[in-house]
Amino acid sequence: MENLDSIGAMPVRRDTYTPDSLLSVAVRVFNERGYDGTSMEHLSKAAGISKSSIYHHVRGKEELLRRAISRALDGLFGILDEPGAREGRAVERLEYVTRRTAEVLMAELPYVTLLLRVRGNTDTERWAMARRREFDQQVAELLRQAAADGDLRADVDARLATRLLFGMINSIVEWYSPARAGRNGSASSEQVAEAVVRTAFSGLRV
Amino acid sequence: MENLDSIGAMPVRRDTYTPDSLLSVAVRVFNERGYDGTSMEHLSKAAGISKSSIYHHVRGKEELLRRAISRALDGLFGILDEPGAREGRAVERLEYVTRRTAEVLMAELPYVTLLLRVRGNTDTERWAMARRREFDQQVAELLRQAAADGDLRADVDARLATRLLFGMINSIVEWYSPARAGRNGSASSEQVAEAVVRTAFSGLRV
DNA sequence: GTCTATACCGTGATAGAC
DNA sequence: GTCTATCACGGTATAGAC
Repeated sequence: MENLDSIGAMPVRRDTYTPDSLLSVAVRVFNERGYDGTSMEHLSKAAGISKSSIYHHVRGKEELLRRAISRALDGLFGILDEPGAREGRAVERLEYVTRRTAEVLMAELPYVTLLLRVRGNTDTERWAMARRREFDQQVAELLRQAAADGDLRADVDARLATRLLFGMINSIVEWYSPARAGRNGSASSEQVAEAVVRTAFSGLRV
Repeated sequence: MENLDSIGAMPVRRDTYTPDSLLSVAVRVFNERGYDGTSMEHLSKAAGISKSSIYHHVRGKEELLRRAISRALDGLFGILDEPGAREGRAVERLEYVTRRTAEVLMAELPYVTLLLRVRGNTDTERWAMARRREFDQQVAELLRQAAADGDLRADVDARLATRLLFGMINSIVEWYSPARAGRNGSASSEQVAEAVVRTAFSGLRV
């Protein structure tokens, strides 16, 4: 019952491929079919080159996943080095990181989506999960500080709050589309990030 | 680089198998390895029977997925028939459905997890996504009513708010463990549901 | 840098004995 | 209801010509 005519197979012809340009095609197909559900045949059809040619650019399927995830992680960890994440009151830094994480997620959507879908079956996936956990834990520490400052409600456990916060942010990958963003009443990435911050920190109720 | 010795391969021996008892094993392995990443060989090892024997109980791998997802959907739609979801002010019904959805998700964790991870590559997966969308839209309608009543903040779009709400609820499947729940400082399912309601409706900030 | 051809293995599923 | 044996296919990856 496989649907072989999906948009994922739409060829993107070019004269030559570099590892990077091949990566963008692969990431798109990975996101449409799932990493495990994507074969080298799928990738070759989507890229418009033969299976063998792909091996000229990368060592294999797993390297493409690793490159994609690496890019996502670079974007996320970059946030923690920004002044807004390092200076000021903890609750304000937390709000800044929340907003920026949402923004980076949308800017690097297909890459972060792959990172978030990793299950841990291979070494690459376990490495990705470990790195992502490092990021989460740095934000969790920020949240604990904000709670200790008395700026966050005390009746929700900090660990739980961190998970729910990331749950909300990360869920953006399930529906956000850069193509639709800011058109026909669809929210722009700034509007989405603002909605996330408002909902997470102030709640839906008036 | 596959890790074949994962917990997913731990055999669960029994004298006979029914479609239902086989289902619980399959659902566990699907969640550990991903549906696409699970082979009939994996399932047979985990169940302690041969590959062929599985086909005596079910038509194939996809039927196991369909049965699992069906159970998840039954649980979710059941919520909408409960009095708390049908009587009273819209915002109170929305809060009730939020709490109950979180609770059902945790009670039927492995089944709902499979539903939420579906990507749409097969007929079964597309059916699952369509049914899930129906559920989401009924909740979205509830949220629109609550917003029209003036009980929800007007500066977050209703469609966006629904997505963020579900994002927070559904993210529970990423970390909740029934085995740990209520032990060693880990939150019970009621506590998690309460935290979700508080965070979503009142926000993290004091 | 791309191709065709192919090696080799794991896949879902079936046949048929017990 | 379970098994062993096997099928046809598609999987990742490689060899070697152009």
